[in-house]
Amino acid sequence: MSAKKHDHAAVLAQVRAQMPDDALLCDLGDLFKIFGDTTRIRILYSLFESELCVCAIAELLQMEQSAISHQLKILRNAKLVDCRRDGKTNTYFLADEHVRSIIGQGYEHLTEDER
Amino acid sequence: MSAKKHDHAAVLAQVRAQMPDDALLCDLGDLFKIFGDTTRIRILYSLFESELCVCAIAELLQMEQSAISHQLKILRNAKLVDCRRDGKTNTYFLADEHVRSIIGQGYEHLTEDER
DNA sequence: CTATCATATGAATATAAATTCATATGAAAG
DNA sequence: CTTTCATATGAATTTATATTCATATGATAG
Repeated sequence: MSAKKHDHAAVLAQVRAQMPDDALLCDLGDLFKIFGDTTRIRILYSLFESELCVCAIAELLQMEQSAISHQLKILRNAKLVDCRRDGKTNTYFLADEHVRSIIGQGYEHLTEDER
Repeated sequence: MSAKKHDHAAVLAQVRAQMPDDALLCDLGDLFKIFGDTTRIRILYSLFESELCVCAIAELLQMEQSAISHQLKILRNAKLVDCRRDGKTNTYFLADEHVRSIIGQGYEHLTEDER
């Protein structure tokens, strides 16, 4: 006389209790989505070494300036990079040390599993 | 008599020297792409607390079993989760402690910036 | 002011990725 | 073996996202 199908009420209650609310989970997804693109990863990695202007990044990545600008905007909105006007050029730099640690953790996951 | 436009040869050489190769950057992007989806983030968070079978996850997230299975496959391919047969059910669990740390870093970035 | 360099941005297009639907597989029970 | 529960999967559809193209803005030099 137990449950008809498969019952998980007990575990689910426990799991629900510690789940962050949907808004936060959504924000987390949105944040990682930003790291989930090769172009943006390459931009961020470039800025690990030095601050750079837009055309330098475009030259480095061999991509159109427009494409880079679009991606930089996304990175700026997420507060992962910031920029400063230097005359005609716009110099971009990392805005948050978490960028390094997040990418670092991803790097570890990849390299440790390549055994 | 300097360069015609804007010259960044020096910095770019330095930046190029420490850039990982494209394959790794691509893999990094692919890895973070997996975290960049609310459904997958919610699945991973659920598994923080307890291992769960597919139908439990579907019930928890109020989504179709099929959608969950598709996402679990992606998580499995990335070696972020693993599973074990328990009779008719399939029990999923976290396969890698990096999952916690990667999500944790993202969480910190979000909450510290909400000042 | 006008021309030029550096960057940003809107619209259009191309591409990818999530969800659904229908159905297949697989295990256990009767 | 047949039915049922649990899960997986392929195809189709929808939705999101990256890049390109054309153009606008903004600053400096002449």
